Amino acid sequence: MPELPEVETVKRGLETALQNNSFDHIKIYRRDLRIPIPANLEQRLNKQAIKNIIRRGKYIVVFTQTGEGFVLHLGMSGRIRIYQDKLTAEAQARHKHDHVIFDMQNQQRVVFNDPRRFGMLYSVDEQNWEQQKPFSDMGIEPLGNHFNPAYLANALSSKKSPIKSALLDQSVIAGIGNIYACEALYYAGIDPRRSAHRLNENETAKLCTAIREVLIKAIEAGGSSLRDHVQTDGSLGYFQTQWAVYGRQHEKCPACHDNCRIQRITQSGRSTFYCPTQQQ
DNA sequence: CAAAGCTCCTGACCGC
DNA sequence: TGCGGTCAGGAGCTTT
Repeated sequence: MPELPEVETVKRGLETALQNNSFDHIKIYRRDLRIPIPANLEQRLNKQAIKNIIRRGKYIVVFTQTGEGFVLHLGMSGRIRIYQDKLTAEAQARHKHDHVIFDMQNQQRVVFNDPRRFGMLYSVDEQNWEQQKPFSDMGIEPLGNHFNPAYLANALSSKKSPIKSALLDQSVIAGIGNIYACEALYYAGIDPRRSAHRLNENETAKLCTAIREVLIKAIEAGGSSLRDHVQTDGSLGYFQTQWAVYGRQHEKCPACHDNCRIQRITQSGRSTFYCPTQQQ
């Protein structure tokens, strides 16, 4: 489940692989992802030199020197594998659900694999890209300089939905998904069922800090699974072993006493895990 | 306008 | 062992 930390990990891997590099040949095996891959994507990118790679929320955006670009979203099950030499047997092996292969001028190979096909790959122009959807509707970057308690309080002031659901809203904060919403609320000590606009100043400040800290820790753990090439088995790095509440129904939370158990409830059709004792 | 519900998809898992 | 049922969730669309 790629959320901001996983996408950031993939982005860093791509950056290492693609910097000072050009597309040599792009092969698309399957175009019917969540949005069809545009018919001329290969044509637009072919032989183009990479300029830069950006992460915005859960999206990765790649621009070439001529201002062509594409957006990559990993959806639920998207993975990127990178090989240093496309000629090795390992790199040549086709995996089930490999939809796109980018061969680079320096012999590297980048593979996009997505079993559930919830992912997206489509063209974007560099000019005004942030003013186009979905970026135009997107909230602030939680690890950016402008994310602070005042921003968060303002963004939540019009949200009467449960705070857990509000955190999943990409127009409030970009990049948080189900796992890190649960984790952040746990560390902030806030009950996920609370109405978002009812949080007080102190709680908003704690939540702001908790969001930053949990995302930073997860990126560090995700980064630890990187090797010389994006070991992007795409997984969550090692951070899943550090989840405090997510996926831990009936267990004790890290701060719990004997009679205390992590609960699982459903909010907006998604599982929420929380500790009734620690989160009020 | 906000919020809730539905849908897409396949693999993992469970019980029999 | 195989088979059917259930669950997982990001985001865009539809409905309320």
